[in-house]
Amino acid sequence: MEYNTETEKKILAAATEVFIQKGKDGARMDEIARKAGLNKALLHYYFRSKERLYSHVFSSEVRCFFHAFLDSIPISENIENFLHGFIGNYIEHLRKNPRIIRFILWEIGHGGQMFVEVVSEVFSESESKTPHSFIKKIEQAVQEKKIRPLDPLHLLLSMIGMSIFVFIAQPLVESIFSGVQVTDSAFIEKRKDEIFQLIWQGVHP
Amino acid sequence: MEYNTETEKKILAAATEVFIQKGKDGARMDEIARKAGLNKALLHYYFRSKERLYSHVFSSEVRCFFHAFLDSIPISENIENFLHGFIGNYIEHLRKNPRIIRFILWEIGHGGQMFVEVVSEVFSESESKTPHSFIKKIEQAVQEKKIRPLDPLHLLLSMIGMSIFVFIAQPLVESIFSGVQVTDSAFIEKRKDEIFQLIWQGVHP
DNA sequence: GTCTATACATCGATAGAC
DNA sequence: GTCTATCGATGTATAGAC
Repeated sequence: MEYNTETEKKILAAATEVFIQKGKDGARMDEIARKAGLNKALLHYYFRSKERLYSHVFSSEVRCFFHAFLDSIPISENIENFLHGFIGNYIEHLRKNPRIIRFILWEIGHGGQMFVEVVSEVFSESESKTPHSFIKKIEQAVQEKKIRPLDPLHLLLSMIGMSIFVFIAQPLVESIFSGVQVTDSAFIEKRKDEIFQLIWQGVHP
Repeated sequence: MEYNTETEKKILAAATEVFIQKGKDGARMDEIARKAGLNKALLHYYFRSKERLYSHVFSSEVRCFFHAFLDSIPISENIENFLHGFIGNYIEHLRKNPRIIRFILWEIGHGGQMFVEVVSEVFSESESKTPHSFIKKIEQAVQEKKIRPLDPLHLLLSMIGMSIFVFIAQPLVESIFSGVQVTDSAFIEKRKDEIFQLIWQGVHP
């Protein structure tokens, strides 16, 4: 597509940091330029406007995150392994990429159109791993009586919600339950276990 | 504390609307003044600064929401009724107050210190209904073998995560699963049922 | 208390030299 | 491609009349 010059990379790295920290409105082109060791004029030379720079940064961050997550899901015929792998990998990815959470929350807090567009794009690029394919897998398990009758969409929503919540509410959780460190390995492993146990017993036929 | 004049109410109403729609940075004092049928100078006369006006609006919105939610939780000795009531009331409150979600997401996306402060305050004002009291209730049910051994904190986090997720991800969910309307009564009732069934079977001894 | 007018700062974007 | 300097627009906050 386009050749990534050294300068462009510097701008994107600085912009990513500032946009995540301050949001689109709170971010200042001056600060991005300073952090990149350059000047404002160059940002506009490379990206025309603040809006375009933001779109570029947000899209690539979200795309990268979702692609890596989808790639990490094990393709298993066994429904127990699939559910276990889905939860474990999702939480692991969130733990490793805490900044993407803030980014997405910021965007959703401002309408979230761009987020929806990017995610839809990512899913349309994948054939075997889409929300609909997950639902089909669960549906099949129901038909084969591997799990009890339930609505696959709601199970999927529940799994995602349980997994992502502690990362969204991290500051609140750590403040109210003093001693809890959401990103600690011990807590993360415990969280994976507790979620899977609840789910697996909850879907038992 | 302070007498709420008609003008002050008008300012707060307009500010609430604009802050929720645009966020703290995106909001303009001009727009708030116009929407209130007043002028910028008056906003500063009543609230000194944009920052203070925002704090006032955010705090009162969040306090109101959480107080109403806590009051709605049934005090039941029966653990099944308690879990069922908690989930049902939480979802119901989220459905009725969609704007608070955006507000909180916006704030968390910007660090969330203020959110943490306000919520901690609300809980400290309540005696019988705090996260710790919920955990104790679950702990007791475990000891009485009403439910299987599990970590009460994680169960609480799971219940909240499952309940709130569809509201957080509403635009994404409705876009990916065309036909789904998160705030539709039918979907909401189905969601309550599916969550409770999963939880209740999942915690069975 | 409420208004108009304006000070003062800041930001995004651009012009123009090198 | 990269810089300095600056424009034009907009925003918060205030001064001062009524």
